[in-house]
Amino acid sequence: MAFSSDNIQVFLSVLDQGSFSAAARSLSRVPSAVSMAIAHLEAELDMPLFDRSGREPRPTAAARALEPQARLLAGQLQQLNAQALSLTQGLEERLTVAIAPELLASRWTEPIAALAREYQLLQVEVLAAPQVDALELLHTGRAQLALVFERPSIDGREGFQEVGSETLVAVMAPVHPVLQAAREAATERGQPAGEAQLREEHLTSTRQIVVASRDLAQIDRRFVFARHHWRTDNHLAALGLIEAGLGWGWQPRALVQPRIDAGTLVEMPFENLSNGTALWVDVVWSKERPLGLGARRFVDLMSHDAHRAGHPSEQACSTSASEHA
Amino acid sequence: MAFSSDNIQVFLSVLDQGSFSAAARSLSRVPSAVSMAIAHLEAELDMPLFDRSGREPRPTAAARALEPQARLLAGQLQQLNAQALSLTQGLEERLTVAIAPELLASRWTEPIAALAREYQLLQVEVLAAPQVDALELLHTGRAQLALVFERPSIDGREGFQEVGSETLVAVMAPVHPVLQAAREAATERGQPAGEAQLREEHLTSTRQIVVASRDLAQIDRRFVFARHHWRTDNHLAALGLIEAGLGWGWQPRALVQPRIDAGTLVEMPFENLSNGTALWVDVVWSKERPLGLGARRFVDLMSHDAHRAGHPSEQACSTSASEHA
DNA sequence: AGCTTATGTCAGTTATTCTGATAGATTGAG
DNA sequence: CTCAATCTATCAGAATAACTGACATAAGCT
Repeated sequence: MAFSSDNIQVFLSVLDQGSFSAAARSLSRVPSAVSMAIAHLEAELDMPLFDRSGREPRPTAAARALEPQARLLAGQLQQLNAQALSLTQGLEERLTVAIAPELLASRWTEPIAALAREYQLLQVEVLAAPQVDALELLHTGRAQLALVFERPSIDGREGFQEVGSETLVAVMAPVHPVLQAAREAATERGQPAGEAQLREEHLTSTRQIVVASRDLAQIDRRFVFARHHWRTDNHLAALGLIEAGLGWGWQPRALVQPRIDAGTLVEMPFENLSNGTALWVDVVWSKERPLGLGARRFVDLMSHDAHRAGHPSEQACSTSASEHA
Repeated sequence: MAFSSDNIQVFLSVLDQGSFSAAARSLSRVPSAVSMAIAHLEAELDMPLFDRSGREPRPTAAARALEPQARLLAGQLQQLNAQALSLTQGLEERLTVAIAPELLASRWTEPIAALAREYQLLQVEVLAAPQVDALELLHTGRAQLALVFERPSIDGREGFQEVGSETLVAVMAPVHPVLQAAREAATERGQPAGEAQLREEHLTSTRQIVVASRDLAQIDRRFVFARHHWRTDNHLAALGLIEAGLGWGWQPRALVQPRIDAGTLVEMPFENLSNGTALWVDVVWSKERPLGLGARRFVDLMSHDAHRAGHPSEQACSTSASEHA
């Protein structure tokens, strides 16, 4: 065959550099080597590729026609070698990331997309699991990484990297009785209904919808305010229950903002509580299992993405003190 | 770089043949050459590609992972060389085919698609032009090929290849007065309106819509029956005029059949004329210009397609005797 | 005109790949 | 179990291909 990976490299270099000599310089060769390589190629193709009448060779129509395919080929060769390199450097076959359902709306798809671009051989699996379940998946080895909220206590088996924060807001349906009552009270006081306010006791006395593990013993007490709560492991189900006026719940602002704007949900207006609870979001891994190349890169990407987006430095954080550095 | 076109060939051959020796045979090499090539590749990648514990080498997971990309690369290399070869064999940069508007509905897209697959560098231009204009485009060199109906006289400057036939039928709108009158006449005779029939004189006395060149001097007398005719160079315009009940016209059955089925057009029912006029369809080129590789292949494809579809051997051909061999 | 920078050629060298012979290992048949 | 067949790995030498460096020559620029 006329074209080979070697002479394609030379061919493209000449096209890029505009002259045989420049190509030779860029390839760390002597000009005659390039000249001979091209001459050989032309002889084998039985077709001139460059017009040498001028001082610098000008590509023939044929050369221009072949250029795109040659470029494609060079690119794919490079990619093949990059793939091989990533394999030697310990790329895992599959990367499983467990994501807390509240965080499914946050920015994790772009890093995944970047990862897929970088490591085309890597299979990615994304599992949505309530926080404790996600961490359990980590420790059983079913998942290599978990994207979860900050944890109240430090578990020695876990390594983690902070990758941003998410604000949880308390939401309920506009038709919820508690809200209606507050509105009426406001109206009686001569205030507009929009300025109705709730007190903290409303949170504890009203049914709460909690996204939690199926394991009934497992629940994050930090987020359970109400004496009565219903559970679900499914985020959409939780939203459904809340929108149906069956209770209130903590939900990430990114997820519910569209519904607040649409009027199917309202952010609960408190007298004395700050407006939402900002929690750090971490990528967590098990220290007992070494991370693969892809996992490490994903942590990097998430972390850089977070820094580029800018950390929220001082946000209301009324629920729990953060142990983060 | 570790992978090159050479060792990819060897790598894939081993995967295909299942052993180094078999690969060596298929590559007309000695087994040790293959062994060394693979060993060298593995050394450079710092990663085993085959498990030699058994009698025959078994590809490792890494090798399997890299196989698809390597295959892709080999395919594209082959394609690049095929493209180069087609260029040396005289592939034109652009192939322009002029098609008579009546033939736009016939089978020419499949050959074009096959051509594009075969010669990826070839640009294709399709011009729709009334028959005489199409032939004119041929002689001026603006088009290399024309897809037209058989011509009444042989032009020494033209070479051609018969590629099938197309049946022209006379159609008019169901609301056309001539048709209405015929129906009434039939009803008076006690026949159902559906059996209304027309005589040849109706063709000559009713306005005809003719698809013809913009050059008013140019018209194919074979298809002009009526004393009064309107002209258009545009097929859709012709159909519009006919459907509006402004006249009748010759139209290819393939094009109007859907509209006949939908009831927006009717095939004119004649007493003494056979049902439609079958005309040969030719691909025509100018003998004064040599055909490029793509043009020759297109003629081949059209011709083979026609033969596969089966020639209509004995069809009504009332308008003109065919000079075709 | 003169300088700089091209390309092309050629002989000699270098590097890589291929060959052919040989040895060791595995499999399957008798 | 033994033998024959077939496989892979290794090695030294041969063959091939590519590269180098010097030189001739041509084109553009000041």
